[in-house]
Amino acid sequence: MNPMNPRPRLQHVATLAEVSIAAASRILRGDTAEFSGPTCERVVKAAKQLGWRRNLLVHSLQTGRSRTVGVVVPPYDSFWVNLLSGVNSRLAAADFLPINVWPGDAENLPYFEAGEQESVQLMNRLLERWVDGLILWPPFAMTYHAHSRDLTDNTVPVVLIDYHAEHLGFDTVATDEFQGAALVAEHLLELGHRRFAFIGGRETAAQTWAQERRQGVEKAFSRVPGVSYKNWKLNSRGDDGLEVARRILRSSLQPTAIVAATDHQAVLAYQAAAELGLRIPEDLSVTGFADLDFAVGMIPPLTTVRQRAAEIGRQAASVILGRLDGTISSADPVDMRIPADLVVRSSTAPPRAAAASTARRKKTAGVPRT
Amino acid sequence: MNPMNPRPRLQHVATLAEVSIAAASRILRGDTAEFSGPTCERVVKAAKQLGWRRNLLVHSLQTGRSRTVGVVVPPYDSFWVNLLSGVNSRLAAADFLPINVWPGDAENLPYFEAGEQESVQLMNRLLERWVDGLILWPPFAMTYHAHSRDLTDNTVPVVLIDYHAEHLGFDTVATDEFQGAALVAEHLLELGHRRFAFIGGRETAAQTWAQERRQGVEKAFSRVPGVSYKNWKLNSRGDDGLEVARRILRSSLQPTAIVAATDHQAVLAYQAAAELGLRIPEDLSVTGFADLDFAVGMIPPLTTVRQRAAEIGRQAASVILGRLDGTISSADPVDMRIPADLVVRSSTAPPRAAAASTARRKKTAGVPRT
DNA sequence: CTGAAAGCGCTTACAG
DNA sequence: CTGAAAGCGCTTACAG
Repeated sequence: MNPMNPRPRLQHVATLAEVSIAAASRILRGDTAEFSGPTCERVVKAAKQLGWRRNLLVHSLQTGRSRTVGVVVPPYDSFWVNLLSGVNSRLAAADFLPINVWPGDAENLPYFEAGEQESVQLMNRLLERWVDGLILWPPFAMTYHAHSRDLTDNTVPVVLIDYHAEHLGFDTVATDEFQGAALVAEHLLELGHRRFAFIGGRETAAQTWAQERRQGVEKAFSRVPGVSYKNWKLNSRGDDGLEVARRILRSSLQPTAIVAATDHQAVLAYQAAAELGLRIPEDLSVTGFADLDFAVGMIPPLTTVRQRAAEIGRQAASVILGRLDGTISSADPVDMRIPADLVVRSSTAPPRAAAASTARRKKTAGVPRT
Repeated sequence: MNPMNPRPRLQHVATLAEVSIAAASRILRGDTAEFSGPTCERVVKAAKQLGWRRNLLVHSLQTGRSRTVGVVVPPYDSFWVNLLSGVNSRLAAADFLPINVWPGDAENLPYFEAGEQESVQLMNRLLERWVDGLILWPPFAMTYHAHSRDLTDNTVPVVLIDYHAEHLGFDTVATDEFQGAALVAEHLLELGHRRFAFIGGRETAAQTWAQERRQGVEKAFSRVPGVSYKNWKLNSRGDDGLEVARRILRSSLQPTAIVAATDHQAVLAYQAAAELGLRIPEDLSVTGFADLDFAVGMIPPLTTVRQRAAEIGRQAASVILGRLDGTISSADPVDMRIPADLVVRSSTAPPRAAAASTARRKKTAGVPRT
């Protein structure tokens, strides 16, 4: 491999086509009307021959826009990956490019508590590149928020994903967690379940989604008489999920259904159930939340709530773009909620006791009353 | 939210501090020695007060380097995500930033056959930003390669991930597939297995890893007498994996172990086994390849080969950096192979018949011959 | 100790 | 129809 060849300059093109730089510039940008046909041809041909392409850095310097958006969002699981996909495709359609980075080292994903130093450095690096907007993962935004005026000085539009906090004053796009949680709750109630365990996240300050899912479930349950319900949380490191799942199954509540705050925790419920010899869904129903890539491959395939990840990403990008071109100009932060969809697979079924009674009821209902 | 505030200019800082732009520039870059203490203080204070920060776009224009690397790699699963993590952290350490984009729409990950149009557009967008290097996913590189001289003109260093093809002339970093494959093969042989099925990918032109893993396994098997082995491939769309897994288990070969080319296919083997009432590992051993995030959560946890994803990413970034600073200057393309590690979990055990005989053998060996 | 001047690569009013 | 000139935001030899 030779030493790198230099990229061709407009100067070279102009010289080769025997015109001024200015002429070459205008012709290559499409202002061909003012020039003679042969001149245009010569320039276009020269550019092609040299492999010249426009230099967007120059354009950025001239317009003050880099056409670039900083996306500080770790691709933690398939929800986030699909979300990033949505961000990217919407940005690309507007001829913007994402710069996707995240704090934390390579071996240590997820990295919930970003070091302050590292966060500040990351953000500086982005801002030095004159990103035109910022899409942020809440824990990162919160860490950084305390350490710099950059986010509050309003030089750059900021959108937070999956987080609701009015006090920060940022635009927000998130799943409608309440609605999604109601979906699973009602599905299980309809199947006849009445004794539930909710296995939640840690509900840290940045995890408003965990609270909201729990509250959504609780609200649905509270409407139905005779429901027993208990909420279990993980420890502060979030690493005792399997132990918690075991405790749930051994508890005096004897839940017939476990509602997991995420698919990740549903996996733990499956494991604990397997250890105790409980079959899913015959002995225990389990639901997830997110519909991560592995959910459909679980045995049995997991009933869960699908978040519209790509749509959330697209909307987040749209909000940035809207702030940039003035389409969105409200003084109040945007608070966008995207609905979620129930995906019924094979991890839910009527509870043992109810199965018989449901069948009985159905039979009765099916018998003509005459 | 107010209309966006403009970013402060060096001009503003200089005016506020009552010095020339040139002086402000030098002081803020650290050339403080030449200036009086009070002058420096005034400038630094003014910059801080206005929230000024350097404009890297200018730096790029002046040096011809954007300190940016185009990373055209979809975060398809956790292997790729970890790889991207490695790329990012290595780039960040050198004060570079990744621009990670991929062809295909948001709803359609993975996107194996990128449309030509889209690929060319993506690459143009990157090159217009003057990326200093390119890390490419093989299918994308191959699609694009046919349509543009940009990759062969050698204006920008290119590294391919997980792909081996001398004819393209690009630097390559990949898992040592042969070595990794040998690891699982030998593990299963040691357990006493002799009848194997390999469920592979589609082995398209871009999937050299699928071929290499199969060859690695075959080589290990061929050394041991009495081994039966058969290779199954998926259809061209790669969507009949479950059906293939069923066929394997019903086949006359009656394999005691299934070697999957990736963890994804191991999941299908689990499903097929569950359908047929075969227990893992009692009735059937299964191995994966990659150690994706869900492997440890499978029931039972999957024995697999862990690819050093982050390390591959780091090395890929290092090769780009090396080409840029001249540390790497060989005319021949770099071909780096990163070893993989066997992770023994619970999906592998001695085959039923062999279990007894292995035990017997061991006992015999343990009895002193005297 | 500090400023005026040229320049990175290109675009765009402004002259001719 | 086409070119010379100023300018985007900053840096860096070069003068003083």
